[in-house]
Amino acid sequence: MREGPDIARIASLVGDPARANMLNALMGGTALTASELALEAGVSLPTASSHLSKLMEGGLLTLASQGRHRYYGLASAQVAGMIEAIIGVAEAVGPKRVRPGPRDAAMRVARVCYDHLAGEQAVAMLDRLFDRKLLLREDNQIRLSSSGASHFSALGIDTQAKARRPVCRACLDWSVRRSHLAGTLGAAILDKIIAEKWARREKNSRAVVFSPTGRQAFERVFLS
Amino acid sequence: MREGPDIARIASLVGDPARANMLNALMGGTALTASELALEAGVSLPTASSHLSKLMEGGLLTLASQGRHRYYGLASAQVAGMIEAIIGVAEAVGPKRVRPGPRDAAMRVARVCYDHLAGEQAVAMLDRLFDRKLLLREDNQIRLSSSGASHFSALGIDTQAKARRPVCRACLDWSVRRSHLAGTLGAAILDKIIAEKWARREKNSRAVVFSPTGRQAFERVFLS
DNA sequence: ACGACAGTTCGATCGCGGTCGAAACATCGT
DNA sequence: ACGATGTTTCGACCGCGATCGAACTGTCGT
Repeated sequence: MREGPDIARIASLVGDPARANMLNALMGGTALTASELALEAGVSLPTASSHLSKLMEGGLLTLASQGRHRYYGLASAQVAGMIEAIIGVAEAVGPKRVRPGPRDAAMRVARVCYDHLAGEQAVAMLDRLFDRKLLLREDNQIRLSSSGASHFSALGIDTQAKARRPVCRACLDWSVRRSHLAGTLGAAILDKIIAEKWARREKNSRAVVFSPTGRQAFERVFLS
Repeated sequence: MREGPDIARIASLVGDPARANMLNALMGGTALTASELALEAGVSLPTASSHLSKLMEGGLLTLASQGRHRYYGLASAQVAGMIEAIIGVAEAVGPKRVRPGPRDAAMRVARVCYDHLAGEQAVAMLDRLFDRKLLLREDNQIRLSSSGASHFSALGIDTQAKARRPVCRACLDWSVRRSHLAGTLGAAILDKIIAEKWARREKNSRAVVFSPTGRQAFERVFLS
């Protein structure tokens, strides 16, 4: 009975249905208020508040106070990655996959993962960015090439941002089981997709649905 | 309150201290009996048995009955990956990192991850295998090159095995945050390291410690 | 066939943690 | 300054599930 890092503590935080629903909702990447999360989890406000403080204490969440609103968000991409890993196991193990409903199908095509795009579209995009040498593999890292830097600035995407987060990161896709693009660049691309109205976020879901013309535009810019 | 895959169910299975200890012990890759796991978790036999059936029902474990012994093991590398992801978060979040004890240091250098080698040594090895073009990156997959195939057969490692598992897989290292080699090849290499007595498994730990001569041999064969 | 060992099932106990209503607290609009 | 809205704290309730001892089932030795 060795004592490693307190894995049971972390897992039990995710192990409560109410908290799991909250975390799942936050996987959308947008920070939410306590009331929104209470609704999402299907519990009363006091209950939600209690759960949220536990998640905070556990280090899974960050808090941004804005006036009388308190926005909760996932603490890190690492936490998001852990949750995707758990989702992956639940998917694989669950006997629920009788028929993948339309919503699940949409999720497989394109969805939000924390703050960037995931799903088949995202995986295809990363492949093409490598093919076009806009991104380069190094070790298991991803680096922006000089041509990539100019290419993205031409699209109005700033790649100079000097946040702590890396510009490019690989993130494993639970549906496709291959990597897609995370990091500030991945986040910026998702921002552009939404800003240009090429796609919209499905209500109450992580799914991202492209409009017909939006898909064409996206494919022209990122999949050509 | 959407209903995705039952993530809370999976997480709560890992969320109990006794079960977490069991799973942690099984991360060593060797299947263990119910009594061994009871000892490992610090609970009585009936309690352990109850936990084990829950883990079985949850699909996290496999069972191999051999006479009056029943060997429990992790169900899949995916489950192992999920647990490593949780460990990663617990490590990052835990305020316990006062001083990394010697055991933790050993774990960082080399340890067992399910059935293959992880840690700094394993990450270095994968880098060198790429440099020597014995393995090739494709997409985010890893492929064995023809020279690699002959190289490994010369070492007495069969790379033709046609199991369902891929020969090569990348597995993310929680200590180094880079990938190491999993898959049947990764497992075979670990087998060889142990069989040649280059290193031994630390008692009651996932740590792998190389002997002086063993380390030289390992470096000559895999890190040269 | 018998006893020893490995493991599971049963039954009862008990405490931790999730739950909500009411009240307290904080911050905004006006 | 006041009421309205968003959020946390308090207190009490309640149930699920973790736990273990005892009994039961199954398998191996001899």
